[in-house]
Amino acid sequence: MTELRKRVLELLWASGRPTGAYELIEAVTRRDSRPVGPPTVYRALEFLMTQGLVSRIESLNAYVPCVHPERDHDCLFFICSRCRTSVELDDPRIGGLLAEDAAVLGFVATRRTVEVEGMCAQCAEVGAA
Amino acid sequence: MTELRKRVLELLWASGRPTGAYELIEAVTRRDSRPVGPPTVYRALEFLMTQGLVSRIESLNAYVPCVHPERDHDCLFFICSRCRTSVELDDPRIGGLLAEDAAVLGFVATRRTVEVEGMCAQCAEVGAA
DNA sequence: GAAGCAATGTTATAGTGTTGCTTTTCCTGC
DNA sequence: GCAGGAAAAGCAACACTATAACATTGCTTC
Repeated sequence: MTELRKRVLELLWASGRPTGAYELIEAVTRRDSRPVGPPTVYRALEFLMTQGLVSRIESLNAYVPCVHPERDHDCLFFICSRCRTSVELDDPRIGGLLAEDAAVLGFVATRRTVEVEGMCAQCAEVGAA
Repeated sequence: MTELRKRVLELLWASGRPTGAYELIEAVTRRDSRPVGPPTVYRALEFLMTQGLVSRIESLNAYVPCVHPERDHDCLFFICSRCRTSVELDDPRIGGLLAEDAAVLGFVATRRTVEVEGMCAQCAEVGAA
């Protein structure tokens, strides 16, 4: 874990919501008071993802820190399209069903993406988007 | 359903695998022997998606025709990273679990993305990627 | 201190998607 | 037939996302 990687992870945690790569590039640039290029941040993100510290939300082209890095979690995300937050959930049953379906197809799974878009409880209370 | 939209859908079916928007732009351009811009194809895709005739595969930035347009299906995809094909499956149990989890969170879901990457049966037989 | 290696820096470019506005098409009612 | 209007498509420019290719740094090992 290098300085740069730590910084990217910290900024992700500080953001509190799924954050785009270019937003991170700006944030790192500001914080370090020197320009960082896209490959620098993308490489840090890639590393953090291989370590299970960060997940990519495909439907947003954005990145979030993982809540339970220790566990081999299922990366199940609920994404609020109003307040732009996301909640990570760990429901092993989903993985089980997907494994079952994969087995029927003879499919060898290596990665799962499960994302649900909608409105979180708070936003749903306040009113429609 | 206009000519253009029909053409895009036909090309998607003809492709036989998840197809990128710019690939479709080229294909339409070739077939019609005149240049078509990105917005044209993106709008057609958007229409086809609202009609349930096409789904977007987020992890590939690609589009596929839906197998069961009539049903309000769950858009569960198994994507082979070797031969680049994808299989659409309809497993209502997944949607059920996701609805259950959403309910616990008070989350109002509007859209689901469930994608599994790996190797299809044929490719797994042949050997590692 | 030179070789080797992992990480990062730098520049340029590829790939994906959208905005804003104009033009065309097609339908509808007169 | 033909004005009016709405939906669709054309078009140019641009914004956002990601990677390729190559140079540099800094540390380790011999």
